[in-house]
Amino acid sequence: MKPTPAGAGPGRAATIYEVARLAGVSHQTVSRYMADRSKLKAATSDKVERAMAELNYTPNLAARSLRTRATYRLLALVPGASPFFPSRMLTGAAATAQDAGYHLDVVALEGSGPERTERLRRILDGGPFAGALSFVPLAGTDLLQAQERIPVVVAGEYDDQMRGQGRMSDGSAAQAIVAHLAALGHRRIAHIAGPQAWPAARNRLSVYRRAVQHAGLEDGGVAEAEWSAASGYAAAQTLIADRSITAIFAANDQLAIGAIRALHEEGRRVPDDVSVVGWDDHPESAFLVPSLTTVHMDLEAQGGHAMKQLLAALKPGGTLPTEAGTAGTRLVLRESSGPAPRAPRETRLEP
Amino acid sequence: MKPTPAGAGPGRAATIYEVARLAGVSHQTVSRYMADRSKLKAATSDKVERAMAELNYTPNLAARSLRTRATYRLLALVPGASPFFPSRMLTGAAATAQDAGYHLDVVALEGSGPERTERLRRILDGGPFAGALSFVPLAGTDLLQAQERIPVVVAGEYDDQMRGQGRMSDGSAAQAIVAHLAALGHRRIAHIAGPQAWPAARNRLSVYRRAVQHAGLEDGGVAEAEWSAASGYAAAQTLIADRSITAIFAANDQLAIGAIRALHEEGRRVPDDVSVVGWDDHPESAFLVPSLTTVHMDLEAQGGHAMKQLLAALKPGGTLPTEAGTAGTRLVLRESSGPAPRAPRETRLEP
DNA sequence: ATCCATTATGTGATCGATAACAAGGAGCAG
DNA sequence: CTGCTCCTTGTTATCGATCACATAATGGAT
Repeated sequence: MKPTPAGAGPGRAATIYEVARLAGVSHQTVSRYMADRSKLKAATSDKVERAMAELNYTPNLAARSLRTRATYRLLALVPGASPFFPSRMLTGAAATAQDAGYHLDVVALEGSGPERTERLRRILDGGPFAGALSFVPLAGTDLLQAQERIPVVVAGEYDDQMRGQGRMSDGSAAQAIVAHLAALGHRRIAHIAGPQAWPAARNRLSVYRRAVQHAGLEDGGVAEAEWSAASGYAAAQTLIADRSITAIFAANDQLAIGAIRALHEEGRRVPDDVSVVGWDDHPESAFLVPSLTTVHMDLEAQGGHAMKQLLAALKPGGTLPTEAGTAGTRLVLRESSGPAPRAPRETRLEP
Repeated sequence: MKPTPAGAGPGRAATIYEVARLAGVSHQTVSRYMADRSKLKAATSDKVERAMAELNYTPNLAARSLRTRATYRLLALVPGASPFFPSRMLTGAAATAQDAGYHLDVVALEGSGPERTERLRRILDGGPFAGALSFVPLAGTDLLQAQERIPVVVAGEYDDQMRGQGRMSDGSAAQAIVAHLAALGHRRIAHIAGPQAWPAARNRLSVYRRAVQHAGLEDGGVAEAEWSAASGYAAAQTLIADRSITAIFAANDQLAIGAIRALHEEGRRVPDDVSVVGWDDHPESAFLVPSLTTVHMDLEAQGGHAMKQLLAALKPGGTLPTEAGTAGTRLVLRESSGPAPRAPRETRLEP
């Protein structure tokens, strides 16, 4: 209704001085109102509140940041190379950051070793960030270099430490997968692991190994791969040379897709000859032919959780939240897993 | 005098005053050096340059922004609901923004109508953004409200205006798809369109219509869907009730996956009975069974291009780049498309 | 050599917030 | 009623950059 609300210019945002004048107090009182309104008398607080509302005041972050040396910008490092980085994780993290009054700046970190370190250094120099959340595994030197400046949380690292503990962790789902395959009569299974630089990949591999042993199955081999379907395809080609393997556990859905393709080209049917299970439950996975048995993840929540860890680390008394962030994972049974073919060689149980 | 050696402290960044003192000039000269070094004498410029290098100076953006009222933050609006928003587009845009000295803040815009408008308003009020790049279609009111404050570019809108013009645009690839199907003997084809709020979806639909007519084919129907596989599945169920349709052109790969699933469940083979083509060429699409005929897109480049448009609009004389940003699209032929079954009804050419 | 139009550099004020310190008032014991 | 806290509010300085204006240096033309 009014282009110029009583004191504020047309486009120009109101300042604390204008709010102060309208409220009949000093600018510092307005500043205090924002910092901790409980320290003001109720009457004063009300006056300020009304004035702010009338002028539609919003603080100038540049000015505040200049004075306090605090910055409200966080850095999100996402993989540049991996095209299917789950953007939901990012949006979950961004939403959490925004709710806490921070801005999240996205940077794709790609390339390898030294050039990546250099890029990281340039970014960190470029502007002061309050902290960084990395969805990319950071090598030791990168991480140290970054951390000596600001708090850095690498998504998944924390869960990594909690590896396989209880139902909150990735681990229990991996265990459920192996148990599922064992129940279907599979005796010899293989694993296509993700890049071991990634915590999630290490976690899944380690739980796979333990679960196989625990269930008394034979480990038909582990092939390390990138996260891509192409890489899963190549890894599977190697693994399935061993015809006694009747099930493959892939560390994510893309790898599983690649594995199914490799099996298809060898003329082996899924799941009749070989079962394949994935991980992540991409929205398409239910519609593939065959549809994919996989582990459902709430990626958005995981992104939000990682951000909460970072926010906690930013506070002076910074302690990390104690619960792991992978709650909500669950095994989803679909067509790509089925009974082991014929009579599985039950006699070959001794090592 | 201060605990910081030689002007620059360990944590504390150097200021123009420190640079000025070291260079033996005034702070304003240092400021001018950054603004336009050509206006300084070569000797002065050198001194400043050396001092900056020695102190490892980086400007304090908060201070600059406070004085100039300019802000170096851009807003990226990404869909919150659509989990498979191509994050490469985002990283492409982010990289371009960073090269230009801007920071890109990611916000997921989800929900519908009024609540979304409210959220957008809150974000825009939250802090001054220099501009916004939206990967989400914005409704008229949202857009107007946003644009009265800052320049807004909606990715794809521009290409939308250039619809189907020349080989740079989405259009030619859609035309190539239809021509490809016609060459395989298909006479009656259908289209699963994306949400018509999205420029890319409108574009593909409109070119589909034109190309079908131009190739003298019959339009077997258009079903509008969301971008998801689930939605493609539902849409295809409707379309394939018409058994005379021998090919489906889906507006993206997820839709195509859903369509293939629907056909599979009806006992119809791909491509023997029905051909299916997608769009986007996700990295997995080559490994599906059957692998997907699709249109390859350089999403990263498209994201970068959209950002360039925004950056151009930010400059005072702001004009948009003249070329469309979809160069690099190309048809990729794979297993999901093949010859029309048996003798296509060649006699039914008249309407 | 002198003067003037440029060009190059320096000085002080300013952006909008918080920090540091000072000062006015209320409440209460003596 | 005095004097002393404690609580609330006001005044002035400051963060690090640019802007506006003043001044010094430069280069021709006279």
